[in-house]
Amino acid sequence: MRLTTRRASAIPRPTDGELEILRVLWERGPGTVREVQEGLGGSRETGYTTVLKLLQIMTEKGLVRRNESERAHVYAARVPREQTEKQLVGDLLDRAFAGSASTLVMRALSSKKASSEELARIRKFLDELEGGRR
Amino acid sequence: MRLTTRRASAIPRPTDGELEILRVLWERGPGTVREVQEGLGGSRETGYTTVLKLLQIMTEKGLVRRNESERAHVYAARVPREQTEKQLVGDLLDRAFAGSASTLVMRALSSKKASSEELARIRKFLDELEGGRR
DNA sequence: TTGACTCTACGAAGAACTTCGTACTAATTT
DNA sequence: AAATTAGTACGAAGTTCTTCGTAGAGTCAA
Repeated sequence: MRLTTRRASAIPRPTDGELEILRVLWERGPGTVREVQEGLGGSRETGYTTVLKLLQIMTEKGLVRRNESERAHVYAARVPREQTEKQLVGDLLDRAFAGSASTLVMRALSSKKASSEELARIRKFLDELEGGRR
Repeated sequence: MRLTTRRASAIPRPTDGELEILRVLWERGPGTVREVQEGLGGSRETGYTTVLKLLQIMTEKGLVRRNESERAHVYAARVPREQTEKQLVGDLLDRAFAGSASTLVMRALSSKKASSEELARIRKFLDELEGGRR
C-alpha cells in the first residue's frame, strides 16, 4: 500500500515531531539546536541530541536550512508556515474528506468551539472569496 | 519527544493506510478482507495478506470490529466516520494551528477552491452555530 | 596546557507501519 | 478421496520515526 510517492525534489509532509520543531522556528525565527530545544520546552523534555538528529534529518529532507558559518549551526525553516499549513490541511482534505472542504470546515468547527471573533473572521474570509464571483 | 500518549482504552488516530481501509468500510459497509481489498482498488494494488494484516491490527487497536461467525470474517468500522473526521481535524488543529479554527478554515479554503454550493453550506453552518449565541 | 564545556557526527536501538511469504485449515470441486 | 480453492494466522523483513549514547573536535578559562 504505497501511501506517499515522494519525489526526490518535493518537500515531504513533516512528521509530528518535525512539525513541533518547525513551530518553534516559525515563532522564534532561526536558531541553534540549543535554542530549538529550549523552545520545545513545555511538558515534553527532549534530549539535546534528539533535537540535533531531527534537525539533521530535516535538513536532508529540505524542511530546514542550515547555516554552518558559526560553530553552533543555525537552523531556519525553509518553508513558510502558511505553505506548510496549506499542505497539511490539503493533505487531510484528500485523505479523509474526499476533497469536501465544507465537511472539513464543519468538523473543525464542531471539534473545537470557535469564539465569535473567529467565526466573524471566517465570514469575512468567505465574503472575500466570493467577492469576485458574485 | 513523546508525541502521542496512547491510553490503553482510547482509540488511536488511524494511520494513512488504516484510513484508506476505514473509508472503504464507511462507504460500502461491513465487508470481508476480499471486499475491502477490492474496495481499495484504484491505482494502488494491495496484496490480500497485507489488507488482512492491517485489518487484524486495526481489530487489536479497536478501529474495527470483527464478526467471526462466518468463515470469511466480516469487518466493520467501529467508529463512525464523523467522529474520526472530527478526531483528525481536531488533531491537526492542535498540532499545526495552535487551536485557531479560523486559520485552519482559511488554509483549507485556499488549499482547494470550494464551489459556491460549498461556501453556502459553510455559511449556513456558521448561522446555525451562532444561532443560539446571538 | 590541562580540564571543563559545548558542539557536531554517527550509530544503534526500539517502536510503529507496511508489505508479503509460508503454513495451516476449511470448503468445494472433480 | 484427492485436488483445488479460499480463507486465517503468524512471522519476518524493510522502512520510517524517535530516542539517546558515545566519540571526537573546537573553545575558553584557570
